[in-house]
Amino acid sequence: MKKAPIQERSRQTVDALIDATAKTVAELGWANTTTNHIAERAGVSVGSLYQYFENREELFAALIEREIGAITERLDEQIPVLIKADATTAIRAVLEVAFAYFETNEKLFTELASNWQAAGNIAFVDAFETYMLDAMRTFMAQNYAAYEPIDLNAVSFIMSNGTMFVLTRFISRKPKGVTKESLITHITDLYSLYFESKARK
Amino acid sequence: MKKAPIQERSRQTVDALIDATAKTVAELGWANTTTNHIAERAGVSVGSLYQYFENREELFAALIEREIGAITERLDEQIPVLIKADATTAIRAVLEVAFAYFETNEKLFTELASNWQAAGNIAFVDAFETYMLDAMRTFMAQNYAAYEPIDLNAVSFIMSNGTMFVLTRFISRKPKGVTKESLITHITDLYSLYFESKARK
Amino acid sequence: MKKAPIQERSRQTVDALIDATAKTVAELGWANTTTNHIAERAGVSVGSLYQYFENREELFAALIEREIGAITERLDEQIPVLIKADATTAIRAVLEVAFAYFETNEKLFTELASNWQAAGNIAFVDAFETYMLDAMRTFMAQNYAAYEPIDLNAVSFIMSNGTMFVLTRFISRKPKGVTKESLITHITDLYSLYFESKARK
Amino acid sequence: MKKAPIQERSRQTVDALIDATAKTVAELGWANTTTNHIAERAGVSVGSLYQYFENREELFAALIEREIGAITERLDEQIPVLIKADATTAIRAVLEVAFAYFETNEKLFTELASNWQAAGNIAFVDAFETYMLDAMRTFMAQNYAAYEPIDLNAVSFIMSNGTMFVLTRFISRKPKGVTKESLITHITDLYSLYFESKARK
DNA sequence: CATGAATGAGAGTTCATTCAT
DNA sequence: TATGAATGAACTCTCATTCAT
Repeated sequence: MKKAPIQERSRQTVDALIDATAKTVAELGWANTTTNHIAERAGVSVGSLYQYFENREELFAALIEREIGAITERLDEQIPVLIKADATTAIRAVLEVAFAYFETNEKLFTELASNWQAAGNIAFVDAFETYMLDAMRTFMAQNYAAYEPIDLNAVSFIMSNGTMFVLTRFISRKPKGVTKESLITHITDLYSLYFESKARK
Repeated sequence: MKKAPIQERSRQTVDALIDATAKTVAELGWANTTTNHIAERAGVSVGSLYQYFENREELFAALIEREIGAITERLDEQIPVLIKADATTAIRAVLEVAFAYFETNEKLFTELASNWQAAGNIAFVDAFETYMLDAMRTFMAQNYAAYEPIDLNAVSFIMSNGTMFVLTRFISRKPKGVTKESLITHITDLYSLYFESKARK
Repeated sequence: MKKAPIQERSRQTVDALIDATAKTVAELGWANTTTNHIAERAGVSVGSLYQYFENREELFAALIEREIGAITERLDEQIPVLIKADATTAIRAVLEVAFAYFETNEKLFTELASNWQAAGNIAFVDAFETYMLDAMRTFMAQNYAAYEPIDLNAVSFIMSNGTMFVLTRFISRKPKGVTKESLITHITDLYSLYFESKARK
Repeated sequence: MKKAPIQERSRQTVDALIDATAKTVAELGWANTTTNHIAERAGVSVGSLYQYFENREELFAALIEREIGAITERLDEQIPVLIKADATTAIRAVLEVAFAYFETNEKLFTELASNWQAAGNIAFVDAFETYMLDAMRTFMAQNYAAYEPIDLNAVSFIMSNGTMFVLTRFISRKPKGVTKESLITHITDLYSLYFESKARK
């Protein structure tokens, strides 16, 4: 961020801008979201926008940062439960949290996922991938006294990216013949069968 | 497309335009690809471009159509082999075909994947999903005399979308700690374990 | 220039744009001259402006090029006369040509002179300095069979730049107590005394 | 200036602002110098800047005032010497003082000269021209008991403006084939020959 | 059919200036 | 008096699209 907000008033402006960005992106898509649009919606002038964000892209990064923070928080809440659960329960729980969060703002997350590549150079995307990797590692250690040595880096990359895009794509496309319930069930099934088979006897 | 090219010369112009689009998209990304640029690169005037394409989006659709056609063709070539193979072999073969194709033009496919959602209303994307579903159905019928009744719609949706984004994301991000080989191996492992477990004894 | 005008229509547009630039610069000064302003005055769209000029600066360069071309042409007309004249006559003639030209558009030339430094990286400014140097060299060779070896590079630099700024400054400031006639007389006097004294006996 | 700084603290603020202006102008040019930038560099808020300066232009005027004051001071130091010297010595001395001063901050003076016209309505520029006129008048009176009645107004105007722009242009353009030493020598030569020839025997 | 000059709304961004705190 | 957040008009430049030639 260009300038760290010093006064309380600034903090509010920054929040209003990110809020406005989220709403406008959900409505029109990132490509059609203009800085004037955002500023107007936030109830501030464009000038203020540029006081806190170097450019349009930085707003997008800030929005992603906020959303990753929010979803990470929700996942964190589940940890005490998940740590003691079996794979099926744990995976389903994570999927449900993710699904529920995505459903709070389908349009927005569809857009975020679409621009995920573009946002690839944003540190927080990496942070999220690291977060998922750690979670998986912890889970494996807790639940399988011994397991076949698989490449957790790869598995985590496959599962977190794969799931994320499947979910957003499901939400945005609403494909005929596939229900939310069956989606969750089959992803859970797919992943838990994998983990179970890797557990050494 | 606005007007089906009947004459030979038209066919060439249209091809040149799609080629130019592919090259420019690979270089600059779809968002930075302008119609003037494409026309210039194709060696025709903008006016001509609009003779064959209603608007900018249609060019993108045509490009996706071409690429889906190409990858489908490559997959079709493998069918005689895959149909007789076990799950592991078949899945790995498909992954390798996909990977190889993506690698022919990393930049382009990264861009296409990024704009997959935007292209969602294009018939050919649906066509591809249907193609994958059919392939999977055929494979199951051929290989497992009996299998637990799973929802193939959902499984196909999960696997084709999940894989596709994992691959493009891998190619565009080149994440540390994950190699191409390990990616293929683990995806194959994940999916084939699933199919095997579903096969009734 | 960005794109060489191919059709006749383009040529007219480019001319209209440079004309409009000259008028606007004379009225408002270069700093206050906007591209939209120029385009409007030229009776074309801003888009057209940017079809022929990479950016705002290039328009300024084109204007300077045109004016240097024009004044050079006028000076060229005088050459047959000047070559045979004595120093006093020759210098006064050049000054009068320059003065007359500057007076055709006082405001414009004042502005051009003001931005002479900024325009310093424009090839045509150098070209003009070279032109003056050549003229002076030719004159010396023609008129003084022998003269003390002075550094014509330096003398030319001093006289052309000095004169130019004195003239434009006179025109723009109209200082009390100094008339145009006395200015011409004294510059002529200053320079011709110098040359005469350098002629070897 | 909006408000004459009475207290010591104010004086310091004003000085800091002018200093900051000088540095920023030297670095970026007057056109790219923003009030926010200046204030930040001066270590005060923009609000404070506007407490002491009505607007952006006034800052520029204040800077010119300061520099003219400084160079005038340096010239004043030379007067006892110059008054007794011959034309050649006196002129060379003045040129060397001017050159030396310009060289203390080439970028800044190049910028000041560029905006000299723009600053034309500033009283101090006139003051400087008057100063030069007086100096010349005094010198003539002291050195030439009798001299041809030339128009000192015009001559002074020609020499001070001409010299000033030649020097700044030399410093900013560093033209090939012209050295500082030859520049000083030839200007001295040009002017002193003139004065000598005007002295009545 | 092809051309390419022309369009112009609208994008991102800047910055002198104000004023509530 | 000092601060610095807020303003918003205005700027440069872009590009999908049209249409006279």
